[in-house]
Amino acid sequence: MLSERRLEVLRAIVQDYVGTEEPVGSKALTERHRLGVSPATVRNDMALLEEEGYIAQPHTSAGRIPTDKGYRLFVDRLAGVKPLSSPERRAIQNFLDGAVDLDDVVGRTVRLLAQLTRQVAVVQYPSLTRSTVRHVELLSLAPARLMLVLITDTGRVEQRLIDCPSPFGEASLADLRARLNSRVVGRRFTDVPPLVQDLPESFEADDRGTVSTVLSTLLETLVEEAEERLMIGGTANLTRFGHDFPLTIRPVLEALEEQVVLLKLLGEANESGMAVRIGHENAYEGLNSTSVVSVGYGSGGETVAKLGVVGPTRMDYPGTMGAVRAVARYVGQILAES
Amino acid sequence: MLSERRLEVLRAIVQDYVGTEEPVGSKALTERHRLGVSPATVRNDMALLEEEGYIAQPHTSAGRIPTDKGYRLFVDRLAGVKPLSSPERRAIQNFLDGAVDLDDVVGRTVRLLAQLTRQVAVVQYPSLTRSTVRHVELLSLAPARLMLVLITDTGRVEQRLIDCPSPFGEASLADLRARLNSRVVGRRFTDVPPLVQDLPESFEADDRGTVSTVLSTLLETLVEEAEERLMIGGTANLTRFGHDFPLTIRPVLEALEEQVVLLKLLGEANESGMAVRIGHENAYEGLNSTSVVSVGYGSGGETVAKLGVVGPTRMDYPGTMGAVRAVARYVGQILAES
DNA sequence: TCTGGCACTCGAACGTACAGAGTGCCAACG
DNA sequence: CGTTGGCACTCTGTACGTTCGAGTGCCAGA
Repeated sequence: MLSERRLEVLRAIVQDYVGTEEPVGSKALTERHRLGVSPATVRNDMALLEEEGYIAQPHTSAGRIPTDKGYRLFVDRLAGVKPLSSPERRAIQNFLDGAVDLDDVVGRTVRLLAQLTRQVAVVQYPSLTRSTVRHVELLSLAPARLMLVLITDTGRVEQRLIDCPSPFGEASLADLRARLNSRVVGRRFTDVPPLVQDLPESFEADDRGTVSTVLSTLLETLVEEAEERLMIGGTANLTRFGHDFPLTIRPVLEALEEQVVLLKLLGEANESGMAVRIGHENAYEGLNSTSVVSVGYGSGGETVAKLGVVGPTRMDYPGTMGAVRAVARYVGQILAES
Repeated sequence: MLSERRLEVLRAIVQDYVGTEEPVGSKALTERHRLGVSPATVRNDMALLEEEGYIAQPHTSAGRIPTDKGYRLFVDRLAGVKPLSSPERRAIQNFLDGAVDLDDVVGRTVRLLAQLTRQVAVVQYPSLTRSTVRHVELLSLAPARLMLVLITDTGRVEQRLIDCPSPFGEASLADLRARLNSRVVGRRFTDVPPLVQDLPESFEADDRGTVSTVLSTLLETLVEEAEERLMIGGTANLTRFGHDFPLTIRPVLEALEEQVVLLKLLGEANESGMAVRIGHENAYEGLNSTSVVSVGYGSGGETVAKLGVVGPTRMDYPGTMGAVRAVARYVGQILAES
């Protein structure tokens, strides 16, 4: 068990290291923080903290830097989430309010987040699996060619081309369109499949093939779109990473291009709260020297997608968490309004 | 005027420098290339080339490196476009053939280009201004709320919400939808405005406000979408840039996030051929130590958008140009087929 | 016009020395 | 027992001087 003061020492180390990016020694610590004890005492505490694995020395006779475990303790017990100032909040709201469509909302969010945290921002487009259907449209492009357009309540539009097994008349088309909409509009994507299962039966034999094709395309679209889209921004902030540059930055850039990796990272954000993955806690090894702060966002209590930032383990956790949470809230509001 | 041999020396310098990334001296040159003359002669030639501004020395008594002007001459007169090998061509075609929709085509293209050139790839989505309308759909979401969906022949879908000044009946809606489509389907975007100008007049007074709103939204969409979307990839290749890292890479990453800047860069690609902008020829100063190779692509002789790569001025121009041209061709083919 | 020779320059690499920051340990103190 | 001041030790980073080598410019001769 660590005494109160030892925790205080760890907190001071983390704060100083985050600020200076340099290993911090006992003397500097006592000067910068009012710990009320002498450097020698701090040295003893540091030796203990090191023994427990919370801090480490890059080399003998250098200062200490926090380990992943140290950051973890810091985040869990020593640091709160730093709320943004109210001018900041207003700025966020104003900036997001200017968005004209979904792409714009996501684009603005990613820029905002990158700017606030001075790190790399990642924003997932609102997920279709959680959304509901606003409208399904069927268009006839050619005698045996249809286009299926799916419109969601989050403002997303997906379209698919369909080659029909047999020509499909305008009347049947209108019929199918009407029936489809009456059954699925307002429904959640996950609820759709059983609702349309029996539709082909109510059509004439000639048309059943086409109806089935349309339905399977629709269901496919719902599933496929679980494979989400992402937007990232602020990669230029990577250049602030440190001195040991190319080695650190390269795998990060690679990871950022692997949407699958990013989605997994974001995916680890807990339903309710914020998730902070520190260094080696990230499964993807290219990101072993970075931390990921992510959180879900959505409108009206529903989490429709996630967003977060990727930065060095040596980051300002309270500030970053505050910014991420605030942005997530405001984006949720914007989505709810539109 | 530069003699044949001097040009040959310049070519050798460029090739060696691109290969080794190190200033190249007279002795090394004669060893690596069969110039048929001694190092002393080459030195004289180099002195002259330097006087003319084609090469420079980083410091006295170091080898020479090409200047932007030197690269320019190299590209214009000394180097051809290196065609890809036929296995490469097959690989490209196979890879692009697997694409399922427009997003996928662009995504694959950007990855392909980044991989082939080992540089940063930028691909513009097919432009709407050049495309034609495949279908316009109008949906009623609420009594006084419509959704406009625009579908293009390149497979893009755009949607806009419309708040009507007055309620709009289903009959009027169907009427407007039919008239709109009969007038604009198959037309180029730029041709649309005059074709729909007189539409409000043929509706009843009550509906004219709404019809006008719909039309202006439609025209707005066409124009707004001239503000194009981009996809970029291969940013990890920036880490191969050089030793003077952070200074070079930072402004490039920043530029890459400024879509406007990128669009301008691509925009400089000539209608017909390929454009190569070397170093300071780029208007944006963050890219002063990079070169941009760009070319238009499209289906059936029409240029619908552009693509290209951004890399260090010290790049393999013939190879890069070959890859860019080849990819552009195949993307054009794919678009023509779909 | 080309070539070989020669003196010169300058950066990169290496070794040494030194200062500074930080540590661990220990004895002493409240 | 926890805390403190003192002290010897161990590193890294920096500065400095030397050497080495690649490359140059110039010149005289073929």
